[in-house]
Amino acid sequence: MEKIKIPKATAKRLPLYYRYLIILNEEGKEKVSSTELSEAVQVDSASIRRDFSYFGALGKRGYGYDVKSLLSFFKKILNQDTLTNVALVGVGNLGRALLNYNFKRSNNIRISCAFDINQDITGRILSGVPVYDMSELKQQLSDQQISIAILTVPSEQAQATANQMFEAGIKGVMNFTPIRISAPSTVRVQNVDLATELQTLIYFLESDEAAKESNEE
Amino acid sequence: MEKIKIPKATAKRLPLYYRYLIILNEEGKEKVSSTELSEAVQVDSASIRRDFSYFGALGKRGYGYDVKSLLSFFKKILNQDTLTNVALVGVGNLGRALLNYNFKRSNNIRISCAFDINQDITGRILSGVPVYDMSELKQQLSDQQISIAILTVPSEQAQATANQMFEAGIKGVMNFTPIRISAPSTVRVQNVDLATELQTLIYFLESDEAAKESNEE
DNA sequence: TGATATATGTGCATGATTGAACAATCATTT
DNA sequence: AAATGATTGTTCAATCATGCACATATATCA
Repeated sequence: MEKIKIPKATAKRLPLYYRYLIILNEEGKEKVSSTELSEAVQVDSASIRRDFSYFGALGKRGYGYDVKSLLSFFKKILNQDTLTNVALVGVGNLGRALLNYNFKRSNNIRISCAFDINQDITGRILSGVPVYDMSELKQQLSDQQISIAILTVPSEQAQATANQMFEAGIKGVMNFTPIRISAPSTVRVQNVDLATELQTLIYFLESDEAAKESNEE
Repeated sequence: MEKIKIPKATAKRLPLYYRYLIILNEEGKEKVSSTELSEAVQVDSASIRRDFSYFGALGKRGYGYDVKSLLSFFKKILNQDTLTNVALVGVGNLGRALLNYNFKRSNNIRISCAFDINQDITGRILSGVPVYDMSELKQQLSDQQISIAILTVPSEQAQATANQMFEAGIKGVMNFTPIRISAPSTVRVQNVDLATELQTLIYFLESDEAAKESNEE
């Protein structure tokens, strides 16, 4: 349906725009300018206009963008009109936290099943989500037509578990383990590496500090 | 001390390299080539070599890189020789999970104090970390000389809480709320937006799918 | 010792991303 | 109806990041 080629950087910002549009709409705002949006999402206003323009002329010159129509447009683009079910693989500390995380409110995403090998929790329902044994992965994913999974197992089991997931037909993985898992080319992996991000932050702070000191000299 | 200008993209990869070097070292490997590393961290080997070269000639032609010396070099660069204490602000589901997350093992980072407004948990010790009331923020951060914090409060309180943190002298924030908080220019904010990342993954999958279908026509 | 294989460090060309600037266009006011 | 003001959509130049390709240097083996 969509034949438009969207730059990667733009695609990453779309959900961000979408969320702010929801907020604006709830506040009852009818129009919004790229400058206003720019302040809220902290993206240059020209970039916002260009991002939008990939989808056509969505705004009106001298006026701005109509919140409601922009919202409903992005709702379609981002497949927010239908609920997306995802699976959670690995119900440890982080997994449990994600079970309680409300992806649904502004994103229409729902964790509809979870998997683990711990007999103490399999067969139970945690935070409203049934937890199955890993042996049921293939069957459940197929039954529920789920192709996206969140991976939150210990690093040592990351690759082996991922392989099972690919076997079971998973096409997209949000990988919370620090391991860069290798995957078939048909599968997309998004890495969320908490320790690395924190360490990068620290590194930048140190170099900020160093730069400041050398300026003072 | 460091006068080297490192590209942002490189800086983001450093912790990744560092972690794999630790693993290699534990496995007892003595040397490693950029090609080998490339497979593990999934970064082009030429990029790895260039990343390393910003710090000088760390390798030997025809041989590769000495794991131990590379490791100790990066340990210094990344300030891994001293423990970095950080604070956690907001002890909800995600906050609790992070309290249990082991940043220390491969990153020498430790959450040494947490803050919340919930009287049921303030004054207690959770997962080995003392939880203080928000009113003690300034005092504790100053006493413990902490300048980095993880923000995991509900979105509605994100900006107000962040302001308190800046007031208390925080210089780096890892922001888990979906709100783009505004901060003084002296403060660095790293956003980790879980819902957005998941949604971006879904978006890419959809467009992959669309591309495949149009190829089949 | 000489030949061969290996792997670094880097020049270069290409592609992606960004922000400034501005003409084009629309809304609003007089 | 004309003038004014606002804001888009887009061109352009500059910056950043990537991966190829290869000269250069080192190790290894005959």
